[in-house]
Amino acid sequence: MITNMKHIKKELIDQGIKPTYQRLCILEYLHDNLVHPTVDIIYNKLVNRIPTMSRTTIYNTLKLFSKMGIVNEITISGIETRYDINCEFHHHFLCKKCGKIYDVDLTNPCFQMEQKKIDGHKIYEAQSYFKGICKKCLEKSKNKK
Amino acid sequence: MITNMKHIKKELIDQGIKPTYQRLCILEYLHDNLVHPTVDIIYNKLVNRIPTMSRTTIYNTLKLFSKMGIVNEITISGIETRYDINCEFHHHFLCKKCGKIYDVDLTNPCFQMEQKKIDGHKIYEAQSYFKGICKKCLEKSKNKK
DNA sequence: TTCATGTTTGTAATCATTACAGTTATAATA
DNA sequence: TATTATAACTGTAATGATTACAAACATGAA
Repeated sequence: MITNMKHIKKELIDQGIKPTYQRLCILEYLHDNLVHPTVDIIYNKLVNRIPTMSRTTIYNTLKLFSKMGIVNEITISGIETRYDINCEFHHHFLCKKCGKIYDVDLTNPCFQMEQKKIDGHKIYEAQSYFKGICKKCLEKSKNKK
Repeated sequence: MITNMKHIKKELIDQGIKPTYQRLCILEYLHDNLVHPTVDIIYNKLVNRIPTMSRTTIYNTLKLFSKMGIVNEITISGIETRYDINCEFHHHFLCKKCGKIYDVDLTNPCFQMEQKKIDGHKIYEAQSYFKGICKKCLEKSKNKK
C-alpha cells in the first residue's frame, strides 16, 4: 500500500463518486500498479483482500472511472481492455511478438494531442499507439542468428 | 466497382500474396469503402457476390493483410476490430455517443508518428485515437436545451 | 423502524474471434 | 491428361472478454 488511502478517498469525493471500499481498493491498486492491468489481473489481486469481490464490480467501477476521466481505457491489443491511471501524458507501444505494452514518454509533447477540439468534435481523450517489435525481442532474434 | 481489379491483383502479387478471388474481393471492398468496416460489414456485403464466402476467410485474410502492412487494425472502440486501407496518414475520432468513427486529417503531421524507432523498439505501425463527442451529437444536445 | 436509493454480487447471456478439421482449388510434375 | 502436394477456403464448435439482469446488501434520510 504505497498510496495513502486518505488521498484516494479524497480523489473520489472530489469527483463526486461515493467512496465505497471496493472503489477505494480498485483506485489504490491502479495508483500503485502502473502496469496497464486487465480486469482479470485486478480481480485476482483484490479478491485476496475482499473475498466477495466480483468481476462485475470491477467492470462497473472502471467504466465509471473512465467516464469521469480518472482512468484511460487502452484498447491497443484488440483482445482485452487495459487500464491506466490518467497521470502524466504518455503513449503506448505494443510488442507484436511478446504482447507486452510499454509506456513511451514524450520528450516533445505533440500539440495535436493537446487540442480540445478537432474538426468540430469535442475531445475528451487522446491516445497514441505504436506497434512493432520491442527492444528485448529484437535482441533475442539477433542472438538466434 | 470503382477500383480496377487489375490494379488490385497487382497489389497482391507485388506483396507476394496469392491473388485468390476472395482476397481480391476483400481488398477491392476495402479500397472502395473507406468507412472502417468490421468483419461483419464486409461479410454481409461480399456474401452477395460469393455465396460461399466464410467469415473465417475474412478474418484470415485481414490478419494476413495486416501482417503485410496493407491494412491497419483499428481497435479504438474496444468492442470490435475495424479495418482501414493504409493510405495517406490520418488519425481517428470515436464519438462516445453515437459510436461513429471519423477520419481526422493531419494538417501538421506529427514527427513522433513517423519515427521508425522509439526507446529502442522497432515501430511498424502508429495510430492516434481521439475520443469524445462528435460535431453532430454536440449540435443535437444543443437543440434539446 | 421504515423506506428509498445506490452499490455489489453471481449467474447467465452475448458476441467477436479463433481453433480445427474436412473440403476445395491451384500449380507443378510426370 | 492424370496425379499429387500444397495452400486456401469453409462451417462448426469452442473460447473468452464483456454485459445484462435480478437478487442481496449497505447507507442515509425521514
